[in-house]
Formats: sequence, structure tokens, C-alpha cells
Amino acid sequence: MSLRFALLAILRVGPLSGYDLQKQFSQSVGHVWHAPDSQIYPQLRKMEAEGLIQGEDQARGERGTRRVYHMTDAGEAAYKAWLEAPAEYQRVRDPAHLRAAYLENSTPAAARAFLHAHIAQWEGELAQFQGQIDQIDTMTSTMLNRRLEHTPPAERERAIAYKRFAYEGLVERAKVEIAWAQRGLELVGRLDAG
Amino acid sequence: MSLRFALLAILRVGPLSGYDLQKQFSQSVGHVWHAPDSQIYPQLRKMEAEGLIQGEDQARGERGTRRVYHMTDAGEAAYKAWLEAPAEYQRVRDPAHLRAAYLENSTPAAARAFLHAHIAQWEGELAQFQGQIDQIDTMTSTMLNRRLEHTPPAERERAIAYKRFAYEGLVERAKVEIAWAQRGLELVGRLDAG
DNA sequence: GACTCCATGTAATCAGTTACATGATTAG
DNA sequence: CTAATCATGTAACTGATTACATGGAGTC
Repeated sequence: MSLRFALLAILRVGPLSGYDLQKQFSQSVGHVWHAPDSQIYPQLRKMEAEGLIQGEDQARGERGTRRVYHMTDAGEAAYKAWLEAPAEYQRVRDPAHLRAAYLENSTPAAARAFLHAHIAQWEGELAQFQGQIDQIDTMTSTMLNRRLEHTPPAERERAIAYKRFAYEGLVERAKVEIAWAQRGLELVGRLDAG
Repeated sequence: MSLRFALLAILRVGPLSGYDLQKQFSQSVGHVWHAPDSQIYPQLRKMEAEGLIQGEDQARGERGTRRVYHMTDAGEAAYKAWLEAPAEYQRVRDPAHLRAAYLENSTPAAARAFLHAHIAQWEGELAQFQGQIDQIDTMTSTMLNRRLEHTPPAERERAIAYKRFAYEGLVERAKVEIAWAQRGLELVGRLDAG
């Protein structure tokens, strides 16, 4: 249910084609809400049917077309309502911690492999999130700059601060996961030796 | 896809009816992989059809029956295979951090409400996880004790250590979320004042 | 002419949520 | 006899994944 709002957040800054939107998406909000294009295109159609956005076919070359979407007032209202409503929380459903709870049934080798993979996984995420923060700090984030062009100077500081804040949370989470898995490796070592 | 393994992990210790399984589930693995009974009953039927478990109807009172499931060799093999296979990782899809990334579009009041709710949410989770750790430490966890009865004494230490380790990870995660949201409240205060 | 990028989908399937639905047993 | 708990589902729907499918535009 959040996908539509993630899309609205991007479209809010200015009209985009499905393709361009999807690219913007994967480089920005996609870090915090993943969606493949096969989900985005139908979702845009659905949102158009509901009146949240409006699409127009534009000519492209001789025969090609592309559909450019812009936000409607209803879309703006829905976005605002989402911002005021309490956030949804999903019930925990965590494959990694599930596995961890039954690590005693694994061989030490498999336990180590699992924990190393966990570290690798979260180091990948960490690098992504950290990269975003670096882009924010150096003002080299194209998506943020596009956004800032459309926000009054007085509110730019706020926009930057909150964007950074969101990514800081993700960075911290990634670090905790890595530290936890590292303690896990030590635990495997102790139990394996003793 | 992990649900079946969570169910197998419980069934592995001994046969249970769907109802008892579901209760054991919600008090143990359910903390790390939520599933309502409306998902568990059909899943058990499905696993039976696939030969991972075997169910038998037992009489209960005069007319009532209940279906008691036990694990098959195929189920045991599937469980072992899961333990050796690399863990699945889901793509990030985090409503709270998505909201956080667009907090500049909220009013300060809505931003505060969101962050307070985030803290409340994770304090609830934290209490649950911490409660589990306390039960492990005081050996008052019925589910863990049931499990330990069926594990050779030499391996009990391992079982306890890994169980605790899994919950420690969840506790740390909850604490990070709370700390992050608290920093968020300070940030709202600073931006609101300045 | 081949390759890359632009551009947009559909179809099948699976996993999970919500709501509805039913009835039997047991303890007070 | 009434309430709690035991016991088990189905149905409709939403959201997400995977795979398949197509074709134009620009460039080397």
C-alpha cells in the first residue's frame, strides 16, 4: 500500500514518464521501498484509474509514444493524508533471525557461512545507504537536487535534514546487523571449540 | 517460504495438533515470523500433501476430532536442507523509513506523532524480545524446555546460546529504532524552533 | 546491421491479510 | 446453562515475484 505514496512523492516534484519515474525510483525511494518495473507500470495505470495521477501519451520519434504522468489534486490530497496518518507496521517476518534461532541444528560450517553471508548482505546495504548520505552531504544527489529546485529556499534545510535522518536510521540498522553477525561468529567459535 | 520451516522446527520436537502447534508457534517462532492461524492450517494441509508431514485424525470426545501432525523423513530432510542453504533476503520495504524520508512535507505535529508512534511500536517489540531473553535465562520458557527435553545434554548449551543470540539481535534492532526516533524528535524540535 | 537503451506491458503464481463461518468440549 | 477454549477451516482480495513478451530509437 505504500508503493503508491512512494510514486506520488516522486511525481510530486514534476511530471515523468513511467520509464523515467522508475529510474528515479530505483535511485532514491527504491532504497527504502523496493519495486521492480513490472510492479510500477501497472500501479501507475491503477493510480490513473483512481484519479491520483493523470497520464498523457506523448509522441516519441515517428511511431513511438510514451506516457507522461503528472499528479492531480486528488493525488496531492492522498499524499498529504498519508503524511498525517499513522504509519503502517508490518508484523515481523525475518528469515535471517529465524535461521539464527535454529543455528544449533546446523553444522558449525553452515552456521559460519550463514553469518558471513549476513555480514556481506548488510555491508552491501550499508554501502548503498552510506553512499546516499555522502551524496546528500556533497549535494551531488541528482534526485535531491531535482527536489530542492522545487522547494522554497527556506525549506531546503528541512528537506536535507530529514532525508539524511532517514538514511542515518538505515545505516545504523545495517551496522547493528553486521555487529550482531560478528558476535555470532565468535559464538560459533566458542561453542565449536568448547 | 520460511513459514513451512518455522512449522517444521516446532514439529520436529514432537507431534502436535494444528491448534497446539499454532499456540506454540505464536509463543516462540511467531516472534520472528508472524503467521495467523488462517495461514497455518492451510499450510499444514499443503505440507502434508507434499509429504513433509503426516497427519492423523484423533478422536476427541464423542464426535470431535483433531488432526495431529508428525514429521516425515522427507520433512526432516527439507528442514536440514533449509539449514544448509543460504538464507533468503527480502528486498527492503520499510514504511517507517519511507515516511521519514518525506517528513519535511509533514507538519511538525504530524512528524512528532509519527516518531512517538515509532518509539511506542518498537518499545512493544523490545518488551517482547526482552521477555523471551528473560525466560531463556531463568529457564522458564516452556517452549524452550520442551525443546531441551528432546536434545542430548551435551547440546543443550548450544541450543540455549543460539536461541538467546537470535533474540539479542532483535533487542538490539529495537533499541536502534527507538534511539533513531528519539534523535528524530530532537531534530523536529531544532527545525521547528530555528 | 548489431547493440544498447528507451518504453511498456501481460500472465501465472505465490504469499499474506481480513473477514467470515462453524461446531464441539469442558469447567464453572 | 453459559462462557471459555478447543478445533478447523474457506473465500475474497491485495500485494509482490518471476517470467515472458514486444518493439521503437539512437548510435557505432
